[in-house]
Amino acid sequence: MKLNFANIEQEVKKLWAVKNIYRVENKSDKPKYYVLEMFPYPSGAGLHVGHPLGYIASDIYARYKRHKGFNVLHPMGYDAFGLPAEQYAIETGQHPAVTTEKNIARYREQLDKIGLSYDWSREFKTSDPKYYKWTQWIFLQIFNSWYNPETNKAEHISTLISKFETIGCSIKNQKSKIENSFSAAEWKSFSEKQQADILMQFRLAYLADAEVNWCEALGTVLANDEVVNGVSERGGHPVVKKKMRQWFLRITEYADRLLQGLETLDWSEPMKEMQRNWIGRSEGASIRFDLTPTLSKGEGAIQSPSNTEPYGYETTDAKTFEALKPIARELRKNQTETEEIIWEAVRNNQLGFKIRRQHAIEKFIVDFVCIEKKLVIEIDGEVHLKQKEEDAIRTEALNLAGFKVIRFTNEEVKNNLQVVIQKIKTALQSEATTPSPLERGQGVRSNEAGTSFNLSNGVRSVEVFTTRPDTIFGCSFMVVAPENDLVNQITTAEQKAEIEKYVAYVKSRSDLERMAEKKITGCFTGAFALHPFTQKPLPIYVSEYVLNGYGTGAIMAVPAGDSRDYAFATHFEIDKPNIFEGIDIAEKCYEEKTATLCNSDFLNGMDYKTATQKILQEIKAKNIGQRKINFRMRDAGFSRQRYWGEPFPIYYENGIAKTLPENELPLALPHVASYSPGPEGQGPLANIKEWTDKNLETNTMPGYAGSSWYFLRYMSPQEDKAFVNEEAMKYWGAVDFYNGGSEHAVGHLLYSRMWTKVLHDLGFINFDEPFKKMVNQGMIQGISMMVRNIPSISFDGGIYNPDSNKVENIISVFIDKGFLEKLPVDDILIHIPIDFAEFNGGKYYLTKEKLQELKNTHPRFGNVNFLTKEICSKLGIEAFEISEDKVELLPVVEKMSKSKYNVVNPDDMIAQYGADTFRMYEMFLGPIELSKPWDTKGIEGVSRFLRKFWNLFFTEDKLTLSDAEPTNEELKILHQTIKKIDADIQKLAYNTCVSQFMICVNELQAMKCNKRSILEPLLVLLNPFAPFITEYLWKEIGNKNSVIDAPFPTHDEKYLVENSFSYPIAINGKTRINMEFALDADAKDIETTVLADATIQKFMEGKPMKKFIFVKGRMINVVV
RNA sequence: GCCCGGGUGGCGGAAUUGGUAGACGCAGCAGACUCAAAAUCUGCCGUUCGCAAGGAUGUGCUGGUUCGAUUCCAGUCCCGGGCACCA
Repeated sequence: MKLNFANIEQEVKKLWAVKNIYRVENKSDKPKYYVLEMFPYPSGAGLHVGHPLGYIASDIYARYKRHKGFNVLHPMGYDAFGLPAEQYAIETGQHPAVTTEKNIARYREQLDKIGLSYDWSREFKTSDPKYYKWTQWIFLQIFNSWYNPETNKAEHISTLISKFETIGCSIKNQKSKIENSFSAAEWKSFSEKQQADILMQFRLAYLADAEVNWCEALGTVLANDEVVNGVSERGGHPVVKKKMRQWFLRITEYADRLLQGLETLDWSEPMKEMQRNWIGRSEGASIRFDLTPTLSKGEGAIQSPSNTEPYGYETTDAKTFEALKPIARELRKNQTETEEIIWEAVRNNQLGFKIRRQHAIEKFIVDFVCIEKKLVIEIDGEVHLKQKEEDAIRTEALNLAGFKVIRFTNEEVKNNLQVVIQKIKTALQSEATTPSPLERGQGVRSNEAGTSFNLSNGVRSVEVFTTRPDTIFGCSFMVVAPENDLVNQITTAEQKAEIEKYVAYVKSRSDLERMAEKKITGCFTGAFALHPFTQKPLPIYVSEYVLNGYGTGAIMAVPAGDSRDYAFATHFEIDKPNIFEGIDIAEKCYEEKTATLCNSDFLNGMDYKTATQKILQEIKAKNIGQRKINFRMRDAGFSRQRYWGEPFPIYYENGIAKTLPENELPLALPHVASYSPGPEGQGPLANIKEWTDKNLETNTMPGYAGSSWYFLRYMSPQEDKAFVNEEAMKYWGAVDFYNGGSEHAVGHLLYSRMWTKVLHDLGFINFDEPFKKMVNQGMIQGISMMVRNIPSISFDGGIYNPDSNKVENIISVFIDKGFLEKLPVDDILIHIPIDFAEFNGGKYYLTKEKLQELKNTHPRFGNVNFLTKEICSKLGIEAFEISEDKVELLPVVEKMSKSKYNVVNPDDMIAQYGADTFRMYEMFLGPIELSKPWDTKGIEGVSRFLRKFWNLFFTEDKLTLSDAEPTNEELKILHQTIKKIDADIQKLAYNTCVSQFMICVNELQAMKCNKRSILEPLLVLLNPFAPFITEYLWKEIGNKNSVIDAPFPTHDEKYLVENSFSYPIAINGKTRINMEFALDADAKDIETTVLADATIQKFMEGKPMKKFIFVKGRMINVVV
């Protein structure tokens, strides 16, 4: 009978459906096993052949585990919120819910064809309100928690509040993010807003300012993906960094636990390594370097009376403040009409910054001030001369105190409030800021993090983080990150212009560009700091190689011990003091930790360890720093100014973020008329009146919100009382086997680990790592066909005519490589659809016929032609031999994507070859963890294999199985195969499994084996790979149950024993001949026999034998 | 730039982790069957010298360790992924 896979698939699918074979119960006598693969984002392009790679791999494992007697949970769902659906909505006006639904239906249809053993009754999508109700609910739990450093876990915020109510808050004892300690009594005296602001500094989900990609022209925030070369992908408009109020998850509190937790996980070492590097724990010290007196003017800092901390944000001294307080209060009650207008427009962080009114600064009470931005806003009354003079003095004094002053008249405010607010906004954005916790580097453990300074006295010192405090005597300069606020404050008048130029240059560059920059760039600020031990002045530079988000955003540069510092010092001709005994640093620096220190005062003669201990003691004693653990990881931004995501169950009341009651969840996404951004660049929700009337949060959650906990939902997808049913959670526990692309190695995995830990800390689940075993699949890449095109004769342009110096004729020209040198232009490579390429003699071509077809079917290529003699002459190039029939294409291996026209659809493969062949071929391509290009050509081999396998069961059109006793040879190949398949499935080496199946079937075919005792176990072995054909044959040969419930065969070594081995015999490592010896033969006898052999004698060329190497069962080597 | 992974025939890859490099498959070549084609089967198939027997050479590149290196070490080049708002 001929193998008809289409019929078989039909029939087997029916059988599966009738018996509901993949339905999994939440209880069983069998041990549980949870297999999960990263669920897909349902894109409009449908699945391509790369997606199923991981699904098939997991499916094989899930089926294998089931054969091995486990109750296997193997679910699938959709990560359905995301940017592409929204972009599509913007372009076409179709609601993302509609397109997503359509895409999901298509995905499901495609997935169903592959024969995956999913329990589809557990399917869900993250964009379903029934699902995101619980995403919102979990967010509320995170919002309502803080990280208690004493218990080292998350706790409900109420435990923090009761602490404040009973003992207050001491920054010495707490890992506090706030500037000042307060007593219990003070806490109780704070307003609701003040209390809320303080609690916000502790919540695991909190609001803070962060920079976003802002595109003024589009009036919207752009994802990194949408920014190309500094301009928006859509339209090519400029993109700048802009601060916005955003939600964050305080994942940094979990840094240590995320790091330690890795040790307990069965993940590949590179994966763990990537996470370790992302978390980036480093031990070192924070050290304060005082600035030279010329800058701080020696005025000294105001100290808080209770401790040695400076008053971070105090704007005047205590005495003056007390004196001015009643006046300020009075003034607030009696605001002028104009002041009232402004106040209404700026209060409650409306402009993204806290603005205070009638506030004491130095000896003045100013109308409005943004302390954070050091900006004073004054409203001028009637203008007369005396007033003008007074205002000038006031402005100067405020300027001296470090404040910028902007003034508006009553008329301006009344007549054109918009303009006034815009001016304030501009001023707020351009002015210096005090570092927010974010800018200071969230990973910083100590409350003394950040560059410290005092408002009324200017900057006092620069604080650095270093991992090598032992090298401090090698420090010859300092570097501050360009975006660090310190820059504005310490730069001298002479250097101001140059620094501004440099900072502007850096701002125009993306982070990636900055990081990838090889060239050394930087600029001197004019300021100097004092070396804390030698008192030598150290010049302070600004350079892009110092990142503001890491450590304190400032470093002590040690050229002798750090390559970037070394390169910088060389470039700017800065002194490079050598501090390593016996090491020459004339050519390059020394980054190892093994040298002895010299030229280092009290550290001389010490090694790394001793010196580090010593210097830490010294800086502690001098009170200029301390040991510190720093993390590279930052808190996770959790807001998106988008529509298609989970709405936050948050509303605002008097500027305080408040939670919606649980019974109002889910807060459903409302329908919107358009997907354009809100008036201030907020998400589209800001355009809905009913939404803003309720003061609901207008941001939505990011893509990873839903995927951070989805693995829990599969356990009890219908549960409506909780995010997961407790019993189900206890039964299934953590995922045993998780599979997904390595491109998710950090982001998704870290966030879901964090969520799991939070849920665990709060007592909702009884495990704190989500994925016990993690497997990364490589990508299936596409082969793209690139054609060379000349840009000066481009799609949108025309032919450049040197005579008229104009571009004429709209035409595009594809050329061959050979013409390149002859043409006075550069080419660019353009993708053309892969199905238009013709393969001939090892090369790919685009023929004239195919070009015509391309032009007809793809309007984008409508104007394309091959280079002709005519065009050459128009370009003023001498005509040369041109083939006007075809051009050579350049095959390039890259990501499969619609825009690259290189997508291969699994449906086509399955229609042509069948699902089993498709599954096996995907596995046959190579190890799953490696990326490899898809090439349909090889699929024939697997297809042939399955036909051969099928034919073992049939003679002519009849199923003919024999019940005869198997021969030893037959048993041997069967048991070899069982052994290999069992071992290789566990190793996930599926490609070698397929090879072994082929070897096995080739041998059985040669033996003409049709014995049930051989073929029946083979059906079970092959089932995980080819579920359709095996299920069908299993039934055909008379079994009642599904093959999936048959136990996995076990191999018996007795069929595999060999008693002799053909040894390769090498002379000096070069294999010359093979000789057969019994495996139990005596080594001495073998040696005698080998040496007596004529061929061996010939190759030994009469030289005496030095050594005889005999490895039993492997090889023999004669050394002469 | 930094972190992770990978470079083996024309192509995908294998090699029991230091022991016969190229299993298995694709493509190619030759043959059988056939009126013919498809399908199927058999043989050959890294490069190079040689009619052959056989020899030399060969796992990105340069060195090192070893009786022996695709495998271990040092350096270097190239490709892929990630770098915090694509998913």
